[in-house]
Amino acid sequence: MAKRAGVQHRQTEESRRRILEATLELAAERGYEGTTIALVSKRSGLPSGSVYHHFENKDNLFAELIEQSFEDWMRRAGLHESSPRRRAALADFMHDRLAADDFHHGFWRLGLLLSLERRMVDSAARQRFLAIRTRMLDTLTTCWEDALPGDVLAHDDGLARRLAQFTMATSDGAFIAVAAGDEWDFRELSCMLADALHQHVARVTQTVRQGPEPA
Amino acid sequence: MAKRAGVQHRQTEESRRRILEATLELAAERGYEGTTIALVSKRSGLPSGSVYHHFENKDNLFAELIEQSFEDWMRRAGLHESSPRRRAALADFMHDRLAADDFHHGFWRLGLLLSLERRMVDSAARQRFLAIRTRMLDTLTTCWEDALPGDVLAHDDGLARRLAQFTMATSDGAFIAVAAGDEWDFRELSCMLADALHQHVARVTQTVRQGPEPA
DNA sequence: GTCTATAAATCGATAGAC
DNA sequence: GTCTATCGATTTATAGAC
Repeated sequence: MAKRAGVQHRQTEESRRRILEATLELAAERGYEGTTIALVSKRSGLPSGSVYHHFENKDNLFAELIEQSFEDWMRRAGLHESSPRRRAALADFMHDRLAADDFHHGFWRLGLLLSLERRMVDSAARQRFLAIRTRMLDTLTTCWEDALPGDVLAHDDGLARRLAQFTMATSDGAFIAVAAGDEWDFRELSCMLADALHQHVARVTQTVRQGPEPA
Repeated sequence: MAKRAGVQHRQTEESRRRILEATLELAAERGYEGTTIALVSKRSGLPSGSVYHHFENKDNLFAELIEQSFEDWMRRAGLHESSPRRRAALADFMHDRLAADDFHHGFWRLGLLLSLERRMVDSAARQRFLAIRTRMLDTLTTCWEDALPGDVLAHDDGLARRLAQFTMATSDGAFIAVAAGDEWDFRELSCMLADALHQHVARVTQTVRQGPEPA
């Protein structure tokens, strides 16, 4: 609360940072349940009492971790939600999203774990992650809306969202494949996704403009 | 071991079944860590001592659960790995896989959880699931090999496997989307995947037969 | 095979000296 | 803010009566 002394304030920030860092490492390795306060205390070098001084409880610790990690990731990836019309090629988007180490080792794995566990429905950490996920889906939808021809959009206003859902699903699925130990050629598969969706959009566009093909 | 008495044998089978059933329900709700022996005991109606009589330990209980659930699911879905050339339309495959309730509530959620948690790498349950997953990937690859024209296969012998990886990734991603609470129109999205991959294959086929298009 | 009782370890969280 | 010590609940797993 009181930030009279700059030194104390800096120490607080540093302690918080160390705790969050330790929690992120452990959570990526062991999930929510597997990350105990005792382990966080051990890895961060601070006693468990300090953890509860900086964070209300375990759930709150994870919620703040997800928020912080997301902002860090956005910053490091050079992404800003307000950045105008960032429309990288889809293959590049997928490749970046899948191949980046700091993404793999970061909070997304934890988020997927929280998403899958029904018992966590009331958890603040899970809700925080789902909110972030929704924002990313909206951003992806906007990307697709920019990419689609106007007449196609007008003909089927749900298409952009479905393409966005599809892109995210494939990305999440690829993440799981890596976690499961499958061997993936990211570049090859990113290109395949990009081409498949491109061809699909081309066919839909053709259908809209020429009317349905004669069966 | 001894199966002298049919009654005792039947009682053993029944107890095992009840324990596995209770574990599956709990695991789908609460994941691996969240499913405690005490809860299994409570829901199955048998004391915890019985659980340890029928199963060596918690990990072993989960490993047998995954094996059993997979066989049940295969049976109920009418699938047999030996069934000759089962080549349903891809859209149907995706739709069946995604929309079936007994699949959602079954062991796949647990398997994905086990896949994502690195701490479980040495777990027998996780390894059992990954083995099943590999078999499904092989089956999917065979499906694609049957579906692809011979000359395309000869030109790129990795294509069928990549298409299989892609199909499974999208399926897993869709599973996560449902778990995350996204609203999905399965029929719509299954058709989109089917068409996108169909168009992709068509383009690859054309390229193989005509040589690369003039840039 | 079923069930009670409990061991041994660990969990999240708190109190209070410093 | 840091840290020790610990509470009460819960965990996996076992011992042994029935």
